[in-house]
Amino acid sequence: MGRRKIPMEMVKDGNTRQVTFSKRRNGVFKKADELSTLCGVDVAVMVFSPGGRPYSYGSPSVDAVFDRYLGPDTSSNPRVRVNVNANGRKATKRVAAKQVKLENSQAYLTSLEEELQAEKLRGEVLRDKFKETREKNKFKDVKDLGMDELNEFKGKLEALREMINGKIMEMEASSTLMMLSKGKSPIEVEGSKNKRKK
Amino acid sequence: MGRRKIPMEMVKDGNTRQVTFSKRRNGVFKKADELSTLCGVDVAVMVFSPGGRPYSYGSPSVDAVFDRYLGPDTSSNPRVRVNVNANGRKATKRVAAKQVKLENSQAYLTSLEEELQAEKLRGEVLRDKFKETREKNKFKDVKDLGMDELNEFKGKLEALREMINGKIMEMEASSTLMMLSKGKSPIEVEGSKNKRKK
DNA sequence: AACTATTTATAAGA
DNA sequence: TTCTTATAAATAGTT
Repeated sequence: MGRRKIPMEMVKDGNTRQVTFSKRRNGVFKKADELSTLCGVDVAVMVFSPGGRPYSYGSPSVDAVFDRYLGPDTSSNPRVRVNVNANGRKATKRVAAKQVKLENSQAYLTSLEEELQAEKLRGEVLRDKFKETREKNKFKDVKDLGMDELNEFKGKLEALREMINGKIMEMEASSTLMMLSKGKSPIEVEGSKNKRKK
Repeated sequence: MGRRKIPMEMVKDGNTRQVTFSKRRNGVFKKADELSTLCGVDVAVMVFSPGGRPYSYGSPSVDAVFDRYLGPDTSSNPRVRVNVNANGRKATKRVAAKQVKLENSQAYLTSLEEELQAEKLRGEVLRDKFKETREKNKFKDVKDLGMDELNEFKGKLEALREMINGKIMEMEASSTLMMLSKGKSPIEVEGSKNKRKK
């Protein structure tokens, strides 16, 4: 959101990156604060600068939110003494040892695990398919194709395009197009109808 | 940022508040993700919905970031814990090394959500990229390519093959190959040198 | 879940 | 770093 759109990739220039970091870090903190205020909820953000320096925002505090994130204290657990070194001053305080119990939402947890399982399975399947295909097809280097073969290939490319424009699983399509769009896009045929390579 | 400016105070209507929460939570996560990507830094966000359900975003993960935030485990000595106020000024605390059983904790549950969240976010990013690329490239139908253009295209295909054989992200590669291998594989050129379509 | 009128965030530039 | 400003994004109210 500025004078111009920037690609969503790491900012190359170190100086610019630092500036971007500072601005956006504040932006994220502000957004987090607004979320907390408007909705009356707990929020915590932790971030490290490119230089490795830690910054954070927390409402009511990073610790409080993280404690809640870890879950309720099972009380029987002893409290642990900690040394506090805040703003250079030393102090000690007691905090609950983070020993958490399984929450009531067993079903929810299970459903999540199942989703993840499915996701991972999908990944494995893809990987397997990958190997398999690679071994089986051992496709010829395009470089070696003759003219007629090239023509034949052309037909297959049509099919590919058909698939791309079709309703293939979105992930696959986008992954592919993303790949095709990287750097030297193999299909950046833009305007080729008019321009001649000569 | 909307039809009108809203006061920075808790949204009264419960339903509206829930909607605002959903929208802004995604906004914060997106901003955090962009910060991470653009600046190549670690970021973690934790937030609880008005209903008390935990949500989080982490790059590389909430746990990883919080571990870094806590600092190295000085073993016999207490761990370093960093506590920072809302403006980014740092203060540190030392906390006795506490080994949390993630498997049984709320944190584990949240980590699952986080993984899914990341998965979904990734999906969105891909979808966006997809749209973007589609609009930008508007690539010509292969069917319309002339012979010389086809030759030019051939060169680009070599690059594509280069990429496939190279070290592109596995997911992308496998997704692509899977797609290519589905039914009418557009590149199943096996033995094409010898066999003639006729 | 979508759709826009507006408000915000922010990339460049000074 | 801070301020300014042209633009890109986020989102409040609406359907």
